[in-house]
Amino acid sequence: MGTGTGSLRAGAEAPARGGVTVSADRILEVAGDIVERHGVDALTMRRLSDDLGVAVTSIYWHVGNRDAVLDGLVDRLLARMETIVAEGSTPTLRLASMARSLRRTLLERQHLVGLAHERDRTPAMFLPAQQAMAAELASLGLTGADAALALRTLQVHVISSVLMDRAAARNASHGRVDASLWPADGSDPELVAALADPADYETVFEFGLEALLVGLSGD
Amino acid sequence: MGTGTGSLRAGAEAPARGGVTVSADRILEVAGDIVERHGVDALTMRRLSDDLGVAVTSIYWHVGNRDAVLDGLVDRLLARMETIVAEGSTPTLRLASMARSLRRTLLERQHLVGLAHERDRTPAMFLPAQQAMAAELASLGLTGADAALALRTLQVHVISSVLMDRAAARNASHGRVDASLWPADGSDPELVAALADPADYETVFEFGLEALLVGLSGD
DNA sequence: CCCCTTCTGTAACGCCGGTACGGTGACGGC
DNA sequence: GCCGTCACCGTACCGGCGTTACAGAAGGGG
Repeated sequence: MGTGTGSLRAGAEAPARGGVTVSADRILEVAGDIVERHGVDALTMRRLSDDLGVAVTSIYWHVGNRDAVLDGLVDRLLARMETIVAEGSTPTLRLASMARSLRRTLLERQHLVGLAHERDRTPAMFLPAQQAMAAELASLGLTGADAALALRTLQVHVISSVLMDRAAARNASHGRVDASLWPADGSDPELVAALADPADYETVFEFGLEALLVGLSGD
Repeated sequence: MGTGTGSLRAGAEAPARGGVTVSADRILEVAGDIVERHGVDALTMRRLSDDLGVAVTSIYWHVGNRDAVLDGLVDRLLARMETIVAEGSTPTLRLASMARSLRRTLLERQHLVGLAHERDRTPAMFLPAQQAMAAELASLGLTGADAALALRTLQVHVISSVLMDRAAARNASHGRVDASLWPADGSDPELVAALADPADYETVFEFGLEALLVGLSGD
């Protein structure tokens, strides 16, 4: 229940007799499309069954309830998180490249990442990256509790960047700050102007990442 | 629509005739209670009207639809975000204390903060803090676009910490990492043990905050 | 007196997640 | 050839949701 890989109906390679038939894989595929294109709320069992061309009950048979569908989607996402590449000649550079690669991977599936976050699967999502990063931290002399803290800080930095980016993408006016709410006098006009522009969370991400990595290596 | 302060029915100080009467304020008060105690999903119009001892339609009359109720809740939260205290003898210390104060304030109303984030009101939520922080950044020599970047980085750091804490509070096993998923050999046992403990996001927050502030002042 | 504004309650609509139940076809045993 | 079983699908329904049409009830103004 909840946490684990739900017990989908074991494949049994659909006999494909007369009528239309679906499989758990096909259901999750279409469900993933809906979620990634229109958001989680758009995923209703009726719409899913319509898109699949079958009755609702078929979904319940193959996958289970809506929760199981979402669980399956998150599991699919996690399975695709295994590929983390590390480039660079120093541990710090490799850490940076892993964090960037992680961020990019997550950004491509924003809705699903949000879903995974809501369902508290974030730790599982980061496990492969954690293992790769731990090796780099070790060669920086960081082990044990210190390394764990550094890992979690990097992890929070990456996911927060993705979550903010997601919020920004959802609403164009997100990053903007209404300049008229600042006192006209005594405040830095260039600063206000910069804040009035939409936030570029990639730059924010890089800025914070560098500060963190300097703190890790230089300290 | 969406962004603005919804047009509630202008007060008109309920004539309080025979039967029970509600006001927009009272509705939002009870709605806030439900949200903060049982989460956003628990806020249904029927439950809200039951708790108020009134029919559903009264809510629609006074406040509008459910979206307007949520908007009103976020607006109330924002109105209470004005009080940011800055303590410390140096700009860096004052920035740290403001970030901490912000975090604590937000943590007290986690559900509402999550709500505000989902509705892209995060920037508005941070506006007062931004203005106070901008002054400290200026005395560190940071102005214009540089200051804006620093502000946004600090902002992301605070809100992400709150969001992670919220996720952790929702699920006790959140921060934990299943030790059995790590290779038994070749990995740092102390690190794995540390990751198996629930994450302490306050420590993570402080760790990242210090790195960011060092980057701002030392650079 | 009547009407108008301000509020409240009853009853419904359509959509949702979920389920009981009754098919329908393929297949294996006899 | 027949029957039972299994895998899968569709119909019809339940309770709950957000929302609305509509019909009052109370008070104030003319």
